[in-house]
Amino acid sequence: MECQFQSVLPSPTVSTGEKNLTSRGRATRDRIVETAARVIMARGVAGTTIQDVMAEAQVSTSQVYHYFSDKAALVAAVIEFHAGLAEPAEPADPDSVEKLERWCRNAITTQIERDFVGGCELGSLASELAETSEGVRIQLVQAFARWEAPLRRGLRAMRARGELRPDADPDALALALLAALQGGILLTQTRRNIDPLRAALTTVMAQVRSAVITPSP
Amino acid sequence: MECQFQSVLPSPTVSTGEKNLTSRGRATRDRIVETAARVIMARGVAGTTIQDVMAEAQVSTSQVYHYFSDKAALVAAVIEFHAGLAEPAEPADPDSVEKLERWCRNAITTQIERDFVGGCELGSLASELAETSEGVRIQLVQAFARWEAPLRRGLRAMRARGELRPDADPDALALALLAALQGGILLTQTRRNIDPLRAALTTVMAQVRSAVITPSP
DNA sequence: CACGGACTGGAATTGACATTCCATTTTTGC
DNA sequence: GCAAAAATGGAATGTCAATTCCAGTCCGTG
Repeated sequence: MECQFQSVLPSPTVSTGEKNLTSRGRATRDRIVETAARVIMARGVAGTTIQDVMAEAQVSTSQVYHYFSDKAALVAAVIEFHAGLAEPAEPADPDSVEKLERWCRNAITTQIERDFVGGCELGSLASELAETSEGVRIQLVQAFARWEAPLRRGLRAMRARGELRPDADPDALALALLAALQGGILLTQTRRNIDPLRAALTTVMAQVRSAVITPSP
Repeated sequence: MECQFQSVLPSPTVSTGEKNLTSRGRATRDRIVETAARVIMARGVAGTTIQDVMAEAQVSTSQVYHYFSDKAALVAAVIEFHAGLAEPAEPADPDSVEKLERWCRNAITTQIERDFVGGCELGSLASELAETSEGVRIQLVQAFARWEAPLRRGLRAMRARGELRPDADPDALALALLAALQGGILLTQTRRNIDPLRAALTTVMAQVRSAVITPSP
C-alpha cells in the first residue's frame, strides 16, 4: 500500500509522462488532480482511496487510470499542483519588512479561516512521503524550494540594497521563516489554537527586524 | 483503514484500559509497544501493518490483540511511549542560555546521527493523525505539552530571576523553539541536509539571547 | 494439586482497495 | 466522412491486512 512509492525512482525529477490530451481530457485530468489534492489534504495520502477521488470528482475508474499509471503518479501530480500554486499568488518577492510581515499575516489568517483544521499542503505530504521513495522526496525538495525562493530573493535583495546588516544571513533567515511556518502550522493544527504559529513567525520576524539597519534619524 | 481512529473518542484523555498484567505480560506488552514505535517511526502509521510489528517483536496475533483492542489502541500506546520518553532524558529544565543551546545542539546532533532520515517522533505522528480522531489529537497535544514544559519552565525561571528582559515572553519563546524544532526537522529530513534545522534553531536562539539582560561590565 | 485467569499459537474470515480488462462512445486529423 | 486515437463505463480480479475464533499452555492461589 506504500510499497508502490518505492518504484518511482526512474525519473529523477518528474515523470513528464505527458500524453496527447484534448481539451476535454485536460479538463478531466485537472479535475482529478484538484479533487485528489483536496481529499488528500483532508485525509492524507494513505487515508485517501482512489474511489474517494472518483466519487468526489465524478469520474470512473478508467478515467483515473487513463491519466495516471497508478496512485503514486496521481500523488506526484498533486505535489506538482501544490508546488505550482505558490507562484502566481505572490507576484513580487517580499523584499521589505512590511511585505514579509504581510506574508506572515497571510499565513496566520489562512489557518484561522480554516479553523486550524488541516496542516500545510506541502508539509503534510512531506511528513508522510519523505521516506517512501527518493523520487518523491526530490519532488518535495523542489516544491519547498519554490516556496522558499521568493523569501530568499527578497531578503537577499534587502541586504544588497544595504537595508540589512552585512553580517545578516538572508538564506538562513529564509529557511528559519519557512521552518517556523511548517512547525508553527503543525502545532497550531494539533492544538487548534493560533498561538504556536504566531509565536514562531513573530519570533523569527523579530530577528529579521533586528538585522535591519535603521536609518539614523 | 483510518476510520478506526474515529471511534476512539469515548475516553477524553487516555483509555487506561489496564488489565491485570503479570511481569511476563508486561514484558510482552512493552516489547510490542517499543517495536511498534520503531516500525511506525520508520514507515508511518498507515505504512505499518500489525504483521510487521508481530514479525519484528516475535509475537503472535493473539498476543497483540490480547493487549490492545485494535490498531488504534496500539497507536495510542505508542504516542504515550514517546511522550513519556522526553521526561527522564532531561532531568533539569534548561534555564540558561547555555542549557538551551545544549538542547538545540542535541537536536541537531541527533538528526545528523540519523543521517537526516526520519522525522520527529511526535511531529510525524501529529501530522498523520491530528485529524483522525479527537481523542488522538488531545493525546498529541498533551504529548507536545510534555516536551514544551521544560522549555517554558526554564525560560520563565530565567525571567523570574531577572535574567530576561521583563518584556520578553517566555511562553512565546518556548513555543517558537518547539515550532522551529518541528519545522526544522521536517525540512532537514526532506532535504537530507542539516541547514534548515540549524538555521531555525539558531535564529530563535538569537532572539532568546537578545532578550537576555547582559550584566553591565 | 486443582482451578481460573493470564498468556500464547495460528488458522480462518472478511472487507477494502488498487489495478486490470473488455466494451462503448466521442473526438481528431485527413 | 472515416480510420485512428482519445476518452469513458463499469464489472471483475487479486492481494493484503485487520480482526475473529478456537484451542491450547503457563502460573499464581486456595
